[in-house]
Amino acid sequence: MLDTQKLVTFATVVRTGSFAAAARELGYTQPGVSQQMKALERDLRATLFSRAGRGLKLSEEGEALAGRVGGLIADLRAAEERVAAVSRLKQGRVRVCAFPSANATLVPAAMSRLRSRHVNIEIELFEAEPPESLEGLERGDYDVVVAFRYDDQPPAPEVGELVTIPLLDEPMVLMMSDEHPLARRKQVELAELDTARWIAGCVRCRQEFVNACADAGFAPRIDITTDDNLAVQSYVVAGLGLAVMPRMTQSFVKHPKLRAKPLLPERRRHVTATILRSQPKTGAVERVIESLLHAARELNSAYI
Amino acid sequence: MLDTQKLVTFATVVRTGSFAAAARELGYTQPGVSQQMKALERDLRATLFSRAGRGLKLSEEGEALAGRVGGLIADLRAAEERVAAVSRLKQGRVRVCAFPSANATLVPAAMSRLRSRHVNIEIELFEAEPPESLEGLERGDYDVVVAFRYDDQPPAPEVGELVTIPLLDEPMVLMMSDEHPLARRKQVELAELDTARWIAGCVRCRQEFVNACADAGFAPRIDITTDDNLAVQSYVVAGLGLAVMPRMTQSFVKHPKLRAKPLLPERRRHVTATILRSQPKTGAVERVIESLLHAARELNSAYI
DNA sequence: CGTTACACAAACGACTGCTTATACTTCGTG
DNA sequence: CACGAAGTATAAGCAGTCGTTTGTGTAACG
Repeated sequence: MLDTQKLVTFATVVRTGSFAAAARELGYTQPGVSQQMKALERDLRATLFSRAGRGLKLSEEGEALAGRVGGLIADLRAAEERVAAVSRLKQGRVRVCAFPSANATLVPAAMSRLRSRHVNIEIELFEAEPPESLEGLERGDYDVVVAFRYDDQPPAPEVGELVTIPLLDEPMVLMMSDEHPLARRKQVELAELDTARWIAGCVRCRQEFVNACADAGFAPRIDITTDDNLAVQSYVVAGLGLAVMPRMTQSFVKHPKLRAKPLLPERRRHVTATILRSQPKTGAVERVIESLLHAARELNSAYI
Repeated sequence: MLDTQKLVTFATVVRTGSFAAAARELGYTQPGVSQQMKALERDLRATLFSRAGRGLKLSEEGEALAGRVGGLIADLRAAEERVAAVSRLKQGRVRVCAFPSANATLVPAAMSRLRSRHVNIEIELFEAEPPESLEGLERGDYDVVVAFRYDDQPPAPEVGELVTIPLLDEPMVLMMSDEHPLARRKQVELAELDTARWIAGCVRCRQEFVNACADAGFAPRIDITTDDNLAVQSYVVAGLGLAVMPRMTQSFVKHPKLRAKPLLPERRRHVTATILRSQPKTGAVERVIESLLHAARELNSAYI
């Protein structure tokens, strides 16, 4: 049966293109690699290389194996990583990844609640936005991911390994300076603002905003794009433009001269917690989820 | 890094439930297995089992690994098998799997043509029907699969590894004894036969037939089901019922008292050759496909 | 309370697998 | 064209791995 050591060596040989280079990289000597590859060929009863004096070429069998070996090694590493993750979780160490504004509001609230009742749970915090954060979850980099999706994105992939738990739905709000002509209006339709200038947030938020404007029948003039929420508010207050942001972004920092109005037509951002289906029943993850749900309920009620 | 030998041993321990049983099955002694598992735990820095005197239980880490180890081993074996398949193909040995009636008509014609011009190609023939045959292709059991699908099945999965090459479309025919009241009619609508008694073929053919009747507005009374085409004809000639079969089935054996009429509304069976996308360019497979295409053309023209 | 079945520990031996040393081939270059 | 550089193959030596043997500890069962 194919053994992993030889597979790793083979992959390195394929990548570097020579036994000697692979040996240098792996910390073997050249004859060691040569013998390993010979043994691999003996195991498989196939010639993998055609030795052409200096430099070597993969045979067709070699190509066939080379095409798979990457995936095989990745799967082995992933299995190792899963076991390590379970060990961590059993020790009460949970890796949580959230997007920036959740890391400023929802997650700290949940963590403080968690800390007050489960002293034996240790949290490692990471910051990333979907879909990178969800890829990290599948790769085994995180145990819990706090992500979001907008109305017009597929409701819940729910495909494969991921389990999605809804945390809260927050409305998008229209932000403007208190000196803006529309600052006293109670309701503003997005379509009224087709000639306005805009400040946009992170890449996905910007895309969502462009979609909303398209639905309202215009293409927005976006002058400034930044993923710094404080900066967005500063620009808006300075009168450089309007912004459409999730409501949560003003719960942790709100400029005194900022005015926020409900966006019409209404659009919502759905904040979710996502875990792997194969999550073991260690309790630590469940407690984190429970705390997130509780914090989300409090955030929701504070704003309704 | 996880090495395969220990993984196989681990999988066997998990399956059998004890070190000793795994040792017996693998041809080791019990302490050998015990040491391997200890080494595996050391590699992973995790305890995989909770030793409970006699008999042992998997820890959560053990469960996590157990859930993946099967797939890992299967992937390793599959990679081995791919390399072996390439070796076989380079020696000109092609494994062809077809469904029964193709094995009686299309495949022999193609093989005889192939034999006459490429003496260095050796064919191994297998018989299976889709979807089993296609699963065998993905598993690496075959190199070329001759399969079929009916009109109402998804046109071509074309997903993942499989590449589908159309060979021929054959119409379904209505078979009856020459003494049947409708034997002199030139055309018969399926809907006219809602009270007839029926002989059905293989499982998928039977399903296709039931679907056809459902489209025509009735549920057929099927008295006999057999995947033996000769038997179907015999029952039909004996007056025990009618049958709807692909036309090809009467090209290799046709009872003299059998009458076949075009089925109305027309339904067709699509015969295809399927190979793996990652097929190496050995030529042998290409020649087999080419022969199958040629034989299919001849069969088509002989019947139009 | 002994028997049985199993896991664990230690000692031993064989074999695997890496290293060093050396020879051979090819390619590039002065 | 000859020589050096770079690469692979082979041989020999040596060490560590791995499986067996042998013996001990422990939990379940009659």
